[in-house]
Amino acid sequence: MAVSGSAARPRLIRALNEQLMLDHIRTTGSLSRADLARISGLAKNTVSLALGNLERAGLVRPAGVRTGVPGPAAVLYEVNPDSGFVLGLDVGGQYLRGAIADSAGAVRARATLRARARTGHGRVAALAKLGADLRAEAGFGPGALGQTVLGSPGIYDPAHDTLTLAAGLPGWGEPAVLRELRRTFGTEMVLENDIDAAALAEQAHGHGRDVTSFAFISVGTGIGMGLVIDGKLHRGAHGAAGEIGFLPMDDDRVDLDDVRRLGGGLETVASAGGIVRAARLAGMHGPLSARTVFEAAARGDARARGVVEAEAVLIARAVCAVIAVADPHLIVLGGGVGQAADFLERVAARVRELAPVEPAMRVSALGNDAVVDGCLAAGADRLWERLTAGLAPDTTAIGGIREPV
Amino acid sequence: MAVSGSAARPRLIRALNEQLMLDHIRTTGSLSRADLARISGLAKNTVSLALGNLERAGLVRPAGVRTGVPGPAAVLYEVNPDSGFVLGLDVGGQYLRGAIADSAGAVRARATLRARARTGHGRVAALAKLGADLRAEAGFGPGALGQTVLGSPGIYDPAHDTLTLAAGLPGWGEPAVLRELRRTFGTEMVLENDIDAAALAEQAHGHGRDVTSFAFISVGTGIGMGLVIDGKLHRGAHGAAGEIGFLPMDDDRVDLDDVRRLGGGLETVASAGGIVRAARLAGMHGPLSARTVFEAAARGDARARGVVEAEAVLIARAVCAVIAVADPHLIVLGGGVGQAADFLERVAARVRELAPVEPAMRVSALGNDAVVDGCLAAGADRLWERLTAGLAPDTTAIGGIREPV
DNA sequence: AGACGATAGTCAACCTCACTAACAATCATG
DNA sequence: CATGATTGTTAGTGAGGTTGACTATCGTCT
Repeated sequence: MAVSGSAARPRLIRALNEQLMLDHIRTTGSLSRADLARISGLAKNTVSLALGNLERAGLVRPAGVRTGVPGPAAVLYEVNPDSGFVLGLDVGGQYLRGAIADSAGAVRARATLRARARTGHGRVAALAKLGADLRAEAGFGPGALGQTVLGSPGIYDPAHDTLTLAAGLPGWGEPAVLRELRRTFGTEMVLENDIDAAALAEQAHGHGRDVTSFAFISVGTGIGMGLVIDGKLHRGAHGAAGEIGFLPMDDDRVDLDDVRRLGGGLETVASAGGIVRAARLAGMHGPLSARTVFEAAARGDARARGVVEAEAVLIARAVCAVIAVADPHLIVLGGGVGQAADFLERVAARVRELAPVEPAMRVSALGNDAVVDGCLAAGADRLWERLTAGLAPDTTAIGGIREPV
Repeated sequence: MAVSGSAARPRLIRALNEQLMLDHIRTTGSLSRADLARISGLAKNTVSLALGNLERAGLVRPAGVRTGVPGPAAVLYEVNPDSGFVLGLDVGGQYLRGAIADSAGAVRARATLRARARTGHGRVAALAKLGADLRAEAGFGPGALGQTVLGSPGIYDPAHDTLTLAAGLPGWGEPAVLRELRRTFGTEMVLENDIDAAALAEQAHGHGRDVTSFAFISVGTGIGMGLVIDGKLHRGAHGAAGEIGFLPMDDDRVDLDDVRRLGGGLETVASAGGIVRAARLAGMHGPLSARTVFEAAARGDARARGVVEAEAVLIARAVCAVIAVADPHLIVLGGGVGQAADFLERVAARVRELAPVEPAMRVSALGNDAVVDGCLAAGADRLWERLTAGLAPDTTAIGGIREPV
């Protein structure tokens, strides 16, 4: 019912078709004019015209010829990788990671540092150095059009431009940090929740490739979720979608004082710290971590097995909550605990008892660079939006914005 | 990255602009050619052409002239209300409700019946009669293009074309019922979960009008939610999104045997039945209902107040779960319990203690016909899609479907 | 080796669509 | 009653895509 866009002019056709050519080339790698004509259904000369524009705009370039078939050699076109770059950064409590990719999607450099800084300012400085090193290594000068995406714990609220709940990174929520980041990486820098970024990586390279909706649930030091709906990451009205660490869960395995002190949310009872606490309550001693508890359970320690089983029940409840609210096609479990051996099966068994429907469940196959890769994926989309914005009178008008005259 | 659509032809421009004219007329009521030219920015003659097509297609019609200003009388155009109709039906345990609207959105007839039938077949027959009566009253013959939307409890899974979990309507989940419904109302009939339909009504006429995302949570005989994200109702992969009656909740206010017998979900403990059970456990006697318990609490009965307070805590937890997963802009409380006096405030107070962010919360202002009105709203969209489908080569191609050659 | 068929890319004529500009017709108002 | 504002139409122009013909090129078959 809502009036969706603004008037369509003949120009729009050209813009759409150029975008279409570009999309085809991006997904396929390299194509000739004739290929594009066949795929798109457009006339050959139309394709030639459009491709000429794209080449003149620096977005595509010739990439050799294809022979071996009858007829003249076909000139292949590919995305011009130098038209821009994407810098993905992951700021965690223990490590800083980063990678840089060109606009064709190829990763040109990658790095991991131990996080030494303990202040917001220090972290920004370390990230700035990491970013600069990566740019230099990848060969992008200071003039290149770039998009930076920073994966970080916490909730970024775009409406108020604030970062909150970044536990584990002291000083990281200061407004000064955001200002400093913008100064360092440009106004086009984007913040992404780290788990959300991992979900985007899962969508780009992992189990989320062939479904339109899925939930990536990470259980480790903290607990969080990235929710992809209709192929789009759902961030929520305040950026808090997926903060399932706050799922209300009163559980009897920690004593009530603890619950009151730490908050009754899922993260308190079910994160790595919660597992250790539960293990101690169950009578386990010595230096414990979530990993050692799981290892003890695997060795047959009865107390540890009880703790692991209880953990599975908690996560199963969280999964059920996600299903009951959003019903995604697929649940992907990630994080140190989520990726532990046999854990998925335990969770899935409980889910089957509780949930109204049974979604597919998988263990994430991504590793330490998931957040960085997700940032690259998100940044690539944004970069291409900016690169193609100049092409035409606002193709997004159809999506519902407006057309600048 | 995905190749979104198919090639754009000049035709598409016309299609988009005709759609734009139509949208403007639908939202505004009636407009002249000159008005449309001003609003849209298109040239006057372009508007004339497009409007001519729309009129020839029977979608708009002249609706008098406007005088009083200098110049010739402007011919106003309005949506042709006879171009189609929408039949909205609500099948509940106690009542059958229905209404019929023309394609301009005007409700032409409305009716409510007590549900007498106790079998699937009987209910279909009653609905068929209700629908036929409404059509006759509204003056739509058997040939008119129509869209029927049936709001029903339960989960409709479009992938398998099955209706499940329709508790309270014995026999309603039979495949034969679906077949019979299709035979009666045509293949274009659509099933919508009743709470989802109420959410759509809230979006069309209620508090959901000016937000892009909100959750309509209904607490009454049952518990359910309709989740609107990005302006679109989110049904989920299996149609189970919003089934928050299945939120895992072990609560100490009902004894464990009950929980085991009835299932531990939110619906068991927090629906009207759960309230009565809790009231009895608290020591209240006599013929009880959720309503009488709430009335007793309002009169100051301590036991009843305890029950109401516990209910508020349960619903607050559900709200927190919704926020933690989806973080909508707004939470709307509906249903007999949800709309009870002062209940929202109690819930909101608890939510503030638990949730990571605080969404706005409102009590639904809609009444008994919410489901029917939601079905009409949903049906109107579908009807217009079908009406305008003939106009042009598939305007939705841009949204990502395809273009039939 | 040479003929043949398939393919790549371009050119010219035509169709659709929107825009500009001019124009006739109409109505309120001073 | 003259003037100005406004509606709606007509003719000409430019952008964009399409069809069909045409040239040039390459592999393959005879």
